[in-house]
Amino acid sequence: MPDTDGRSPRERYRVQVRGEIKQRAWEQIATAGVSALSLNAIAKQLGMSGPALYRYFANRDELITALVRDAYRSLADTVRDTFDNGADLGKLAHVIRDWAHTDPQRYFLIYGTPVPGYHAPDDTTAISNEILAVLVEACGPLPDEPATPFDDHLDHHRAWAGDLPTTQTLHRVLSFWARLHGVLSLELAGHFGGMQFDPGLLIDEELSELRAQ
Amino acid sequence: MPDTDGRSPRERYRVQVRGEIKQRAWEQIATAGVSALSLNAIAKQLGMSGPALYRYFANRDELITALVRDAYRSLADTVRDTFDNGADLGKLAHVIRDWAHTDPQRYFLIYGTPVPGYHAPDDTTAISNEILAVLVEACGPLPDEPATPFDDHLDHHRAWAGDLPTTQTLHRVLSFWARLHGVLSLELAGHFGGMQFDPGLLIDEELSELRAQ
DNA sequence: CGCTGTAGTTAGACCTTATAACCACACAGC
DNA sequence: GCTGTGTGGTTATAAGGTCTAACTACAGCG
Repeated sequence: MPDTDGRSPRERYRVQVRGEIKQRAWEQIATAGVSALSLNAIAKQLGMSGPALYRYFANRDELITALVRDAYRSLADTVRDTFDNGADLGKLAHVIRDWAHTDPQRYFLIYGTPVPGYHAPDDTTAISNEILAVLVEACGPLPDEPATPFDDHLDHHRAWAGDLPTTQTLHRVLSFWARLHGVLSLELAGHFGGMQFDPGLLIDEELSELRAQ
Repeated sequence: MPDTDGRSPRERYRVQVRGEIKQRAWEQIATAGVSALSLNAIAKQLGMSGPALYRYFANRDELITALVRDAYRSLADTVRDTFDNGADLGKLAHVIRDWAHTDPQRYFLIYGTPVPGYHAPDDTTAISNEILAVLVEACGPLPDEPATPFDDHLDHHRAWAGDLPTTQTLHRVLSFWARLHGVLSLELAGHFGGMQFDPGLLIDEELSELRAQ
């Protein structure tokens, strides 16, 4: 996955090993969650002894940050590609849901419980904005005038969004994001356990009410 | 908070110390998250040496489970009391939001990233159902006929809900829960960081669209 | 071909959870 | 009121975690 065409052989090897480390890390996270991620165990799985791994990642946090970055990148690429193939918001929601289902802990690494005091590096928030930008595009054009009380409020607090999307568009993107995340995270966390309905259909309905607004 | 009127003095002392342990645990969780919770540190804060704490909680998981139970209990009582004082769904949403804001990590202990393989004990899921039951009451009466595609689906998968609430009511509770959790968890996790709007107003609008449905 | 820096090693400090073995005293029952 | 038991506390210890330090050996560059 990472570009393995580094200039020097050393560089290439380095990228290769970093990739293998992240691979094992993902396996651990998928089966036991990020809190159970053990650098020691990863090193031994790769046939090297504990501290050798610190040549590749300065510490546990740096490894996790790299994983967060890759997760964001993967989701952003998935969303971008899907939209470029002509998908609308409804299709995007299901692609995001499928992406989350392939590795729920990867989804929660991005959208789950935050670590107090941890500040995400700028490049990951930039990728997050990429995703939002695609959603804005996918919303298509909406009228320019605020139409609801929250539209009015948002119209006065939209410096973060630039001038291009209309306030109604921003509102719709926020609702889309929140409703999808609401159902999806409850579903993945098992809070619908025992209830036999299909969360995918609930998402459809939540979003259809969005579009019919 | 816990009933300190145990029969024997030993019993009372035990409840007292367990309470102090949980108190310190909450402080640690609030400032550093549940993954940083250290039984050793708690014991030393209470002036006793490490393993003494295992007289009160068999292991780390049991302490965390007790905290989860208390969190559920606190939220359920809050919701119940608020509703009994005449609140509607909109008011309930803001009370839940306020409850979450007083200790975001307590909210995430319930609704945040799940630990793979961890199965919540029955009594906590029972408390969770208490909360849903209040929400069903707060929804008030709704027509008996399914009105949307998801209503139809839900109508065939509602064995978990018993006979009393109508399918439309269940649908509305699920939407309320998902929309509130969607905005609230994104807000608490800092995903609206940089955006200057008031998430409380977004919740209002999400729920007003719900009621106008 | 030789120098340099990188990747690996082991040793160890310091933390964690958790168990085992032991001590002392508070309480319950007589 | 005395005594036996169990509870709450201790220290020691195992096993495992992160991470640093010191050292070795070799790959690749000039």
